[in-house]
Amino acid sequence: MKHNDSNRYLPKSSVCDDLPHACNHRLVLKEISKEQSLVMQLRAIVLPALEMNQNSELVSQMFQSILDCSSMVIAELLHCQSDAPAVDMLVDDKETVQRISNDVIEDSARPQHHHQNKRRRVAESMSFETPVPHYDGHQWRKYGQKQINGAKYPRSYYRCTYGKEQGCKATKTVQQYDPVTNTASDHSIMYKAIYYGRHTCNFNGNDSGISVPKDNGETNTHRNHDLVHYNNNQCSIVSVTCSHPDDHQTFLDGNVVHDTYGDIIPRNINMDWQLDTIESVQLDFDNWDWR
DNA sequence: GGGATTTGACCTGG
DNA sequence: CCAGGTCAAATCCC
Repeated sequence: MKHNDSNRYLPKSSVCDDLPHACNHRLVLKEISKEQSLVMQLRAIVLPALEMNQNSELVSQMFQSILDCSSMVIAELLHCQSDAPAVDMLVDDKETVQRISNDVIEDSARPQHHHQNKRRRVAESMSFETPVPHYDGHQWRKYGQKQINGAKYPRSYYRCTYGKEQGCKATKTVQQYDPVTNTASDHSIMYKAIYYGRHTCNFNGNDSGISVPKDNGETNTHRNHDLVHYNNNQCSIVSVTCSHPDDHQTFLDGNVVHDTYGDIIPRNINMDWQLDTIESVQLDFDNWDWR
């Protein structure tokens, strides 16, 4: 577990004890998610500004501690809600959403075929509805895309970027919801992200702790190198992504807002929707009870 | 040139 | 046999 330090921020008793109603859970989740987004925005502005300042490491750690703290609270709330009716953040579908079951067979005990299991066991998966499926604190490499029967949008297949070099077996699939089945109340574009397997990768390859865009960050047009902060074994997103009404995604990169096509969006234009639609992208899977 | 994505082919469980 | 998952060559992009 990588969050020992953050434990000191939380009371020993469950957060749920003081939150008897599901609606309170949702409200708290929403507010904490909002707080997380704001902290991440702030960090995205502050850290690049500090550059190599000697305090940058300390500031980075402080931001990380704050985010760890809220991640712990979110994880705790989600844990509490696993016994409760539908949660907005989790897909309410027993066929696909679930924590890893207790009777999971160890990898080593499984029959080894030339290829990996073609059929995944849904019991080992965990799925989320999210408007920002690509920003969950881990780096993923896409290895396939498939048109699924009856679905309007294709399903994309991702594996951990460090899968090969570190043997991390984590994978995920992302599929955009059909408009007719989209349960989002505001009809924003929603995706279903299903995670398989636990990350065993170790992020230690970055001395500065911050990956620097190849183009020096003026306009972050590279496709896969989102600004990510690595801190020992964990990483979390520094750049902030939010839904855009016309299908674009925008990034708050340093003090520049731009979309996926590299176009810089003037900050005095329509910033309201960007702040309104920002969702939490910090999913702390290390705090899930993977069994 | 290197790394990531795309996409058609292939494999396999149901 | 079909649908879903993966592979790997081709392509793209920095």
